[in-house]
Order: sequence, then structure tokens, then C-alpha cells
Amino acid sequence: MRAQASVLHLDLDAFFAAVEQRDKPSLRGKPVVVGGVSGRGVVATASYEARAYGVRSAMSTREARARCPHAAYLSGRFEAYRATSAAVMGLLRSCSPLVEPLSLDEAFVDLARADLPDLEIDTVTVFAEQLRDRVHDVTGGLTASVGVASSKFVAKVASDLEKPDGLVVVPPGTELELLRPMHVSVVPGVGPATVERLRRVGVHTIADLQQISEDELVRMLGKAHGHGLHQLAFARDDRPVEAERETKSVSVEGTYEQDLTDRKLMESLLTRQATDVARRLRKSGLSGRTVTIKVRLYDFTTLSRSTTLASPTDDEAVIGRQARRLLEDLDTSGGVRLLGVGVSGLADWVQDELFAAEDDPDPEAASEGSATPLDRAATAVPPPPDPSGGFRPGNDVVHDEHGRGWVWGAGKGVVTVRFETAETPPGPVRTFAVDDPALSRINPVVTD
DNA sequence: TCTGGGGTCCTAGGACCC
DNA sequence: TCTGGGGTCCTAGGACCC
Repeated sequence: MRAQASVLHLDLDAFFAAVEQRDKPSLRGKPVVVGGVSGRGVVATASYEARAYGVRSAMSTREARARCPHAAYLSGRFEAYRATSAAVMGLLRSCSPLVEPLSLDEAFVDLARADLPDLEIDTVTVFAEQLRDRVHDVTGGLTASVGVASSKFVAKVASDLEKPDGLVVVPPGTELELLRPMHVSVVPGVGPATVERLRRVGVHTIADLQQISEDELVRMLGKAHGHGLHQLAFARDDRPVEAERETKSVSVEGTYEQDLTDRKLMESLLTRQATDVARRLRKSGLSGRTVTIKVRLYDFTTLSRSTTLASPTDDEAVIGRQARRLLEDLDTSGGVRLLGVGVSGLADWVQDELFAAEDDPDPEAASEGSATPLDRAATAVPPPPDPSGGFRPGNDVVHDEHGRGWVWGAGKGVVTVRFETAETPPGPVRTFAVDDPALSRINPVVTD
């Protein structure tokens, strides 16, 4: 906690939905929901018009549609969001060299490093109002909510108080009276599980939390969480604003419309995801030693399996092979709703291939780490150019050995087909890899 | 047809080393 | 022969954040 209110937290209001309303005037003033639009999608952002109907972030899109059927449901245009975010972050960095982005729509700014005559309340208040105006200009009309306080914790709490389009400056010395009546869930790191554990011992507000000894919190929540929570309950927060945060892991995952049961299909999807992860690693100049797969079963049980190589890799053939091998141990007979591949233990270099082989205690890992360019060419799975394989839902007719069907969904490397059956219309739904040779297209309907 | 995708951090147990 | 402790690495799972 600093002596002056020099930490600023800025949060763009209903960011994804606001960008859509900015770019499509017909959506202005109307409920807009951005997120997964398919059967298993969830809401990323709801415009304030949609929130009036009870639509919230992280709600299933199914439930959102039930609450607000007339909203516009959009899957999102991340390039537009990234560009708008970059404009805002650029503006913030022009104010202070110490800017810490938390996501596309949120950042901390260290005002102690900004070019301000002083850090008095009036000075930072005028600065923050002018900053909000400039955000409005640089984004083409988006609004931001801002909090300014003596710490990250209180600045973030403050930016939430007058949403949307609000500003709250918390004078130093008044933090505790602001926090005491608030619910414990305003503390970062206190989610549903911690709220429930605290509720069982009668703790609801931050004032309640202050009555619990640090020892007891540590017993309940573990060392790090218990200690941290005790500190924040008294607004003790010295976390610095940090401009640079290094990437710790890179991962790709996907939830599928229908649960997967075909092991060959799962392997082919892991292979594709490994290709995506490797491409992103190379793009960032990174490589990593630990390959992890994530498998979410039909009942939402989530499993992970990982393996650590002797040396870092960014090779899709190596990552893909390890991912498929990790899947071998798992029983997926009940069906799989999500598959993912990640790489962690990152280094910003790839170990020299020849020396890796000599040093390696594990012969299998050694052969992985020392893949030659020739090996790569022989084993690399070429990335299909289009994750939907060119199949268009509702348009294409396909067939396999079971008969003829309509393309029901396509994307993430799979195509879902609803087969026509005379006896039981509309017939069974089955999922294929887009490049499955069993699946051939007949008479594709050309629409454009 | 309840429950995304991309991350971070923490814990706990076992292996292994000194 | 028995009794140690500390530190690091690895793996699996869970909570949390936007």
C-alpha cells in the first residue's frame, strides 16, 4: 500500500460487445452477446442491454438464449478486439512506462511513473477523467471504467464501483472503511470454492474476514492463499505494477459438439492441436520440455497427463507423438467432450540437436530432442488449410459407408454429419475428422 | 445437449540427491 | 542398523482470472 493514490486500473466496459456495437450501428442500443454460439458455447461478454435480461459472462449460451432470445448472438472478431486493445494499451503507455495489461480489456498503470506534477487526489482525478476521454476518442467511442487507489487491489475494486463509464478515486487512508462492508468475493483469488469455505465459518464480508486469525486462514486455505487473504483483508498490498510478464505455457483445446468415442479421431485431433501449439511456439521464439494433454470426459471429469523431455522442443511431430502416447493410458470409452494439448517449461531457445542426443539420459527422449530436419519432414503432419475442411453446415451433402447425410457442423478439424434414415428421421449424428477418407462429398451445394 | 479457451498459481506426494 | 533433514524436479489435480 502506497502513501498516495498512484495505481490506476482501467477496464473497458462490455468490451467485445461494445466493439460490435461500434462497428455495426444496427446493434447499438440492442442486446448483444459475444461468445460460443454453438450448442456447448458460453457467453464471453454481454452488452448492458443483454445484462438487463440476466445474461452474464460464463453463462451457457443456451441459457442466455432462453433469457434473451432477441439478442444478437455473435461468435466474436478477435482481430478487431486485438486492434482496439492495442490502441488503448498504446495510449496508456504514452502516459506511463509502467503499464501491466491483464487481458485485452484491462490494465494497471503506475501513476508514480507518469508525467504528473504531483499525486494529490485532485491531480489524479483530473488525469483519470482526461484519460477516459482519450480512451473514448482512440477507440471510436468505447467507454472505460477507472479506479485509482494506493494499491492494485483497491484500484481494481474501485474501477468496479461505478461501472459502466465510471471513475472512483479512493483517498489514501480510507481504504479500510471502503472495504469492510464488501463481500469477500471482491478479493482477487476468492472464487466460489473459497466463498463456500468461508461461509461455513460465518465469514461473509471483509469485516468478518478481519476477525479470523492468519493461522486459521492458513489452516483453512493453505499457506499462500491464507496468508495472502489475511493481508488483503487489511488492504495490505505491495504488489508492484509489472510491465513484462513472461509466458509460462502455450496450449490449445477444443470442446466438441458431440462427445468423441473414436480413438483414431481423438489422435487425429491431438495431432492437429500439436501442430497449432508448435506453430505458436515458433512464432514466439519459444520451446518447451513438458507436453501435457487435457481430457474432459462426458461427465466433466477433467484429466491431465504430462511428460517431460530431456530438451525443449517446438516440433509438431514430437509434441504430437507425445500427446498421442499420453492418451494411450486413458479410458475414454464413456466419451470425451474436450481435448487439449499444451507445452510448458518454456525456454526461449531450442537446445542444439547434436548435443542433446549425447547428454540425454532417456534414450527415447533423446531421439525426440534430436529430431533432424529430415525426421521432421518425414513425420510432420501438414496442417490442413481450413479447420472446417471446406465443409459448410447446412449446405453440403456427404456420404460414408452408412449412407447419405447433411453436414450439420464443421470446424476445429471435425465435421458433424446428420444421416438421413428413412425409419427414424432425422437420423443419427456422427462426427468425423475433416480429412477422414471414409467421408466423401457428393453434390456440394454452391451458394456463392 | 448445463458448464469456452487461454492462461496463472498453488498443493501434495514421490523420486532422488546430498 | 537406524534415523534424519533439506532441496529440487516431476506429475496430477484444483482454484481462479478474464
